[in-house]
Amino acid sequence: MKKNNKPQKIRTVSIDKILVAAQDEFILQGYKGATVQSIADSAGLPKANVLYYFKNKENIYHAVLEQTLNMWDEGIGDIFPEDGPKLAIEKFIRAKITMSFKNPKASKIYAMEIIQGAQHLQDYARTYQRQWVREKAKIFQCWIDNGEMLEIDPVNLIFLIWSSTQHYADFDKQILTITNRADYEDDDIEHITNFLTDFILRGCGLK
Amino acid sequence: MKKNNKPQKIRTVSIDKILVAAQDEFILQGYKGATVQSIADSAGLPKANVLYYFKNKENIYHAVLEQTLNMWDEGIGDIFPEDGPKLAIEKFIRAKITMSFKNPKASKIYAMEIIQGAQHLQDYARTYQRQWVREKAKIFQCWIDNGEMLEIDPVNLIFLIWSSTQHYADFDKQILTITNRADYEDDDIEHITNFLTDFILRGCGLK
DNA sequence: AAAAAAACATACCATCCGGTCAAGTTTTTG
DNA sequence: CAAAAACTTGACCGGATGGTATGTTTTTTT
Repeated sequence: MKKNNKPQKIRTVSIDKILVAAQDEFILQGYKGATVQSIADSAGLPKANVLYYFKNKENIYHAVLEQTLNMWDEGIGDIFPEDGPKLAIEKFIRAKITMSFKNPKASKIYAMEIIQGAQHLQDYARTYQRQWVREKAKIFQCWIDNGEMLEIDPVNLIFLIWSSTQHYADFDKQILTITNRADYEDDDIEHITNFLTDFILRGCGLK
Repeated sequence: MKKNNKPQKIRTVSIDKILVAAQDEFILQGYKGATVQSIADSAGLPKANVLYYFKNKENIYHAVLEQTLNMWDEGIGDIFPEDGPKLAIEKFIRAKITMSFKNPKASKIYAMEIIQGAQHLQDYARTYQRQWVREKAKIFQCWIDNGEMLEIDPVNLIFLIWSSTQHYADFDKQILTITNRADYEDDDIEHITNFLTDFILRGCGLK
């Protein structure tokens, strides 16, 4: 009946099921708390089968982290000098928020890693992120020197944008409880996006 | 030799040692990952002795959480109508930053709890925090209605202040790595405080 | 100083969990 | 269609871990 399976299809499908299940388990229970058995159950596979695709638990976790970092890279957006400060910051905020709401789980895994000491991500931060921040800070500095925006510390500005946007993904439980909602609606997201862009642009003296 | 021990002193000292050790372990390893043995080692006591003071691991965790919440309450600062928006927001930001740098561990425990689903803190958020936010939002709204500050969503403003200040405690590893430092210095803290207060006041149209 | 209470410590147990194995079944390849 | 490769699965093992039981030492009380 199912003849036309593409080669490797079982493999990719199973691996995907495992990674989805693993992400949930790792967020809810932490690395140690997530058991291979619970991941297997959640993926609908026997434990031994999970360990057939990933040699051990740590490999599963690494795969989840890798997925997470790809998401981060994709969603980090970019800052182009030719956009000028206003448009660039607006784009940057929008990219970050979009990612936060589209993949809150990746954001959470990432956050937990950093909070717990960034043992698996230290290299990533040391090389890739550090360079990215320096590069973008330089662009901000140019705009400041040209009088296109107020004199604001670019590095802390980046941190503020990161934190204020990610917050809605990482702390969703708290925010939804306080605002008495079951889930974010499209309207909410629109409202939050407008709030943050307006507020931050004004903070930069661009409004 | 040590005769003048106050009554109960051993108890309080031991419990304190255990809680300090437990906080570290829970942050670094998560709830499941932290073992009673490792907490005991870190506290310099035999395992059975730890379980003499706390019946089981969950009790240790609850005690750590309680400590954390007290910290949160203390550091949450307050917002007084008579201060007017500018001074009130300034005080609020300063209180949060002070807490973040004075007790980053509490901030981290708290953050991990929320990210993992806030199972132990849901009640706290549902009653205490929700009310606090509503109350303070009302004060902001008064100022807005009186034309003392721009029309800004007060609830999201509170979230932004929370996130941008806590970020320096929770994500310290990432920030220190990116900024190429070993630790926060007093100067850094001063600089960050000034950056955030200036930026946020400007965002509120108060500068 | 004797009795009572608190603190300390060793040994142990039941359970759980990561990981292996070996024996199967299904799919792909030639 | 046969051989090989890929996949599936239940059973099992050793080590770690939460927690207890029990006895000893120290401190406090009377």
